[in-house]
Amino acid sequence: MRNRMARTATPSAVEATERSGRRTGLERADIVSAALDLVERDGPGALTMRRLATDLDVGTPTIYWHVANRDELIAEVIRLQSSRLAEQAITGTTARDRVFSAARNIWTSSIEHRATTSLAHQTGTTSLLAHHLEAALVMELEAAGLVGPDAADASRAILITIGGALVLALRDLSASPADSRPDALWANSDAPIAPATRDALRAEPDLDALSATTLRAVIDHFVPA
Amino acid sequence: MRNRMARTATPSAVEATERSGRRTGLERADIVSAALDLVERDGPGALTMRRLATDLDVGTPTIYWHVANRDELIAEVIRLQSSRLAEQAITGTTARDRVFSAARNIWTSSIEHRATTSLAHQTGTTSLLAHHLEAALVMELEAAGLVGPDAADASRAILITIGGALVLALRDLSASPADSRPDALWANSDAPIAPATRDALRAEPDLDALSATTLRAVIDHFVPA
DNA sequence: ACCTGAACACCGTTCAAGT
DNA sequence: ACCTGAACACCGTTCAAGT
Repeated sequence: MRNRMARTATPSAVEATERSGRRTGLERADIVSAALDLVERDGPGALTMRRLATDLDVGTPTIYWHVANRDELIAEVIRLQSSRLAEQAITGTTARDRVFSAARNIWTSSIEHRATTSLAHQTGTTSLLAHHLEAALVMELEAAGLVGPDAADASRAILITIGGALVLALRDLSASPADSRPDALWANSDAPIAPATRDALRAEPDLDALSATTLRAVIDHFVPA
Repeated sequence: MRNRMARTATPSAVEATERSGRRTGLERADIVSAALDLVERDGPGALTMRRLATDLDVGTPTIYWHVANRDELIAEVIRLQSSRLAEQAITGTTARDRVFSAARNIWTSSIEHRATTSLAHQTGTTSLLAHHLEAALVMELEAAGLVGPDAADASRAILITIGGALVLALRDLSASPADSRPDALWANSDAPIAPATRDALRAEPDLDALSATTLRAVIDHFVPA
């Protein structure tokens, strides 16, 4: 109800609503955007077909008329979020700085929309989510003089670095038992490690900074100055 | 049945079996190792409480007497696998080579046991799985002259690189719709990218090689020669 | 102390039936 | 063409009841 009213009434939707109240005027795009809202609001675990149907004021099987199954829906959700991330400014004057800037855009937008990023991560669609920003990255790599396999390798190495940092940044420590968390692991480890190192390993890492310096190192290696 | 017979009969287990056939002699360790077998055999998705109970010839609720819940069970499974991975030879003479060797041990064992790695990955327990091998890595970093935050940062940067490559290596492309796969994404992209680069991006990456060279770059940056 | 059947509250998905 | 109630085959988890 709420949603049916809120949606911009296309002519066909109005006509349908007038006709009998049977047609909801629901379209594929409505489902996908409601799903994205749901994920951003309540996390990736909230995206169930039943909850989504409730949000849309519709019976659960209705969704299956517009979308083949949950996997396809998720792909559409990630695709939508990917397109929203498409345009981001790239700064810097040197080739390496501009590549770094393009890479950082992927990192920051992934962190900003962590719920959607986690969803992509869980479903193995990270490359879909990052695709537009990755294309921008590849363009900077070509501008830096890399083509073909060299450009592909560099972009993948950069993606690997970002993705790896995201794995650490997005994991939910509260989900795992207390004695399985890194803190406890290093506290109880009997490995011959210097106390200072052990303390550093127990502390929460500054992943934003660490991801940036690792990124610099990788870019310096793959991109000619 | 099969499992009850195969298990080494501890005195108490024999006693219990003789008593009535009611006691199964099931122990926590049996459950955990059966769970690991199940994952390695049929993949992470196969680890359900019901399937596990069937494998053990036991009612489903029995598992909850030995283990608090599924999350705790998974943590134990990962912990067991982690301990099996504990001892691995490190080769090389220079500090950097030995660090690289320790890092490579994490990569190769993760790939070899990809089902368990995926499970850890899905549940955010990667650091638990890698812990022993990570400790070995840290020891090599200290031998290379790094202590405290420097050692922690280096080990985390290395873990990030490995983890990121694993994300790409372990994702199941067959799960996502055809037009969401990287191949199709780059084929249909309207970004101004050189044909040679586009082709390279469409091709399946050699992640084993790429992970190794990225690892070298990161190690060279963090570990003094 | 250890184990179970039955039940609860969820899933994704299908399908005959409605308009 | 579009939508639904009811059902199927799964989940994780709980709990009273058994030995």
